[in-house]
Amino acid sequence: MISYNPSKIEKKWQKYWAEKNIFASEVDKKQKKFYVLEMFPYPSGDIHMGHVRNYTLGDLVARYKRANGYNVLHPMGWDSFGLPAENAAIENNVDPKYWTEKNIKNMKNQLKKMGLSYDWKREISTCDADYYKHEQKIFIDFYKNGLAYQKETIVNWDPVEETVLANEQVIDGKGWRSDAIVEKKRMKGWFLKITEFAEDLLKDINNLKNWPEKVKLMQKNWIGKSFGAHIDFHIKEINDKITVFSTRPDTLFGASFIAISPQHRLVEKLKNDYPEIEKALTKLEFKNTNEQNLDRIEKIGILTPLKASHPFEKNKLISIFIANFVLIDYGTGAVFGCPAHDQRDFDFAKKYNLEIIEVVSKEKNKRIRNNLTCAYAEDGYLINSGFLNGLTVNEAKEVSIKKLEELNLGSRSINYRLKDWGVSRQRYWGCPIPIIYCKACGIQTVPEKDLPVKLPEKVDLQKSGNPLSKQSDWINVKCPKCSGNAKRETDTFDTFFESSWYFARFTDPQHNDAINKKNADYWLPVDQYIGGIEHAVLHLLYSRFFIKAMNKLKLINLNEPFTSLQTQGMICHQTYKNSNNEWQFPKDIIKENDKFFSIKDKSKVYPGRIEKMSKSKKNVIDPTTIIDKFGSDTARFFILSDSPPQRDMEWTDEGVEGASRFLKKVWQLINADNYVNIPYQKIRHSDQSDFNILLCTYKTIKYVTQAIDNFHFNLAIANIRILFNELNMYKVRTKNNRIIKKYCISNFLILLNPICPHMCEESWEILGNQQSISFSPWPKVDLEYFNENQVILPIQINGKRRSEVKISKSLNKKEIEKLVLNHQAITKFLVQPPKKIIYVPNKIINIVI
RNA sequence: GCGAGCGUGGCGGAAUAGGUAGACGCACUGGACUUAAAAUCCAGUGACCAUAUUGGUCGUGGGGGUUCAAGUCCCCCCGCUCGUACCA
Repeated sequence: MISYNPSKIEKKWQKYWAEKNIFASEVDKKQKKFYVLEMFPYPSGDIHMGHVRNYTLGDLVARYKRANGYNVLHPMGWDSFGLPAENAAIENNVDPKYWTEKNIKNMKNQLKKMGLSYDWKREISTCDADYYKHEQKIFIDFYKNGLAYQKETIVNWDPVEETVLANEQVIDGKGWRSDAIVEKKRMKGWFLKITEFAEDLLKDINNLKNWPEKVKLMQKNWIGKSFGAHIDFHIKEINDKITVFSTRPDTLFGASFIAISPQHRLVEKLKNDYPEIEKALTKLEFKNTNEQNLDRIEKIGILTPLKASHPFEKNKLISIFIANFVLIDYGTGAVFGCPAHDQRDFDFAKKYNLEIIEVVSKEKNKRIRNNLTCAYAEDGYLINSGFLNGLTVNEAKEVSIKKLEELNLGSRSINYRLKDWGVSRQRYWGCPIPIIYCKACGIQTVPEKDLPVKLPEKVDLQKSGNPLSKQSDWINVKCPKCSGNAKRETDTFDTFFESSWYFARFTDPQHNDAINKKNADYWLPVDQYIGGIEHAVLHLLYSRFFIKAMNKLKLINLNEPFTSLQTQGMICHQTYKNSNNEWQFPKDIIKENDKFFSIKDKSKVYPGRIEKMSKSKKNVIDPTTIIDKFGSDTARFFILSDSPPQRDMEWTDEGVEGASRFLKKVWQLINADNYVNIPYQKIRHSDQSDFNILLCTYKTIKYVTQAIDNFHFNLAIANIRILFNELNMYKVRTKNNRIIKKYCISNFLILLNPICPHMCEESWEILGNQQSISFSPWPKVDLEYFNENQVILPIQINGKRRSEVKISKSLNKKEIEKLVLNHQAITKFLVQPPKKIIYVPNKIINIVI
């Protein structure tokens, strides 16, 4: 028998699929479509295990849906703009374009070795001008329709990357890539009006039935809708006002101070008028930026000499503080403090010795307790609040808002935490923003005929700051309107811009416009999207926004891009350290008698925690090495077999070897007999053994189908293994036995094919089939086999299983009771007559004594 | 702090709608083959007791409850993981 040689058969079938274009797909309105997409990678150089998991999941779905008669779209491309290319350029003095293209070539080869069923003719790379010219056009459309605008704001500045970050890219006060503490800086930049869709983005989350609850919740929290009121506090001395946003207008009578953010508009004025404030403020801002990552910074306020009038009590004046805990980004950058009913305000009041007025009481008409030890934030009835007294919190909210509106001192309002998306980046390796600044004509968009605005080549990246701003030959252009001297915008887009619409471009990547509506209408939305949870808000929210915006501009006819979303868990591996506490690569370690040693110098190595694979901890396994050694089918099988996709999984040598062992055994099963001249035919069983193997086959078809539909691929594999074990034990004595065995093996292969396609193609051929297994329809169950007339009935005494009995389904309750009560293992328990007998037909019987 | 999720053998994990807990695999143990090892094959494998069975007790983080019956439902508690963080 020829031994299983994965590298040979995998090359053979990869070549076959490519040459025959098996996985190319075209619009075909007669066929039902299925669009499966995995998040496309950044071409960093090599694929890692996370990619292997992601793309194996997608490939399984694609092949499964194909077998189920769908016209499947399964494309792949490259998210190829981004900072690593620039960093590599600086470090190794290579052109980012060259570096990126080389990486793409390499990673594409690696992906091809995995045997993924992509339609490679649809491949796109976002750094190609052919791709980003459409993006520039989309931006211009956004701009012309008021969905993109320029403004000066306080931005998140990453001092290491020397660029602006979106709020979403700031994690724990640090840059999401650089880990540097983010600074606040005033800058001009381009923004997309995502807030215009805040309500739609929030509301439509409810339609995303097949998204993980967790992701939906994260998006809801990110959008952060809250109901309340804008309230004006007038400052007579300077004839100005402070507008605050509050969700608790009912507690207005308990207001004892106003706090504004250090970045608030009024602060500039105060700084000029009162030097001592400016002085105090430098200290405050120091705290604000540098210690933000410490647990909770101390709440500090600077008392200003100004006083504001209370909207309901004309004679009451309220102190105004500049406080470090008030966020300029949220609401109006100003709040009123009600210490009795907000813990933060309470702490602040205690510190600065401010009045604490209780205005909500738990019980109706209850008097004040006076000695609050903490704020009371729960429901209750209003007290000490003039016209609001006696009302519930909710009633008081309504009444106070109405009153504010009457007095023209405020209004009902809804606030969102979501801010407009700042897309300007001071980087070279990104899509140029198609804008021209003319002294005479102002901001001009680049005319469509001049698109794309291509990135200049041979740029010096060694200098710090924005590289494009130093390219004078590129910057200087003629104004499209007056033909006078003008300058290009030197910022490039945030790279999330590219990934916000690539899935739509895949539907016709060569089309002259960004979107071929005819194709998009057929293929979109993406039926199954698969990727990492880390994109729960960033990429997934931006993409939803893009689709809604493009829909509004009639560029696309779609409301939500992704019907079903699955997020995969991380891949973990044991960590190792040597005696110098240095991380060690698993590939450099050998295990002897449960102890670990370095392969190089035999020194002792100590195993550490099982952690998420990361380059820094060196606990990585190179997929290419695994594929070269065991074959892609083994890697695919193992990565699916151990854990459900959503959960983290541990990569172990033993696991891979177990997978490899299984495939070798399948190979032996296929090659142990010659089935070429046996018909692939469904025939009836003639004895119990035939019946059992057919029943097992049909059960497996049923369970594997269910498991794949529910994204429980580990269960699919468990069931496939059960069928395999049965097939291995099935004895062939007659010609009919062999026909049955071939039939069952064939179905087994079709079930295994989405997981291990190369081995299944080869086996399929060995069985004597002329056509690729990729064209074999998913098998169907024969329900007749599920109508067994006998069933094993467990017998319980007082809920405890004591025995079981084989019964015929045709027996009635009386007959079964009689049978069970006379069962020899049961009679000994029946010292007294049973009190009660519960019989669940064909499932269980419980005797209560 | 808030929000979400999870907790089942030595390990990864199964268990439709409350109905035989531990499927499938990994690891381990014993046996066969071998001069030997590896590989492979066969058998066993939740814990404890036992007259060693085809017997029994316990057992799904802990405690209580509902039910004929609870991993699954309800209440309280503990632990872990993830997300988020002054959101007014």
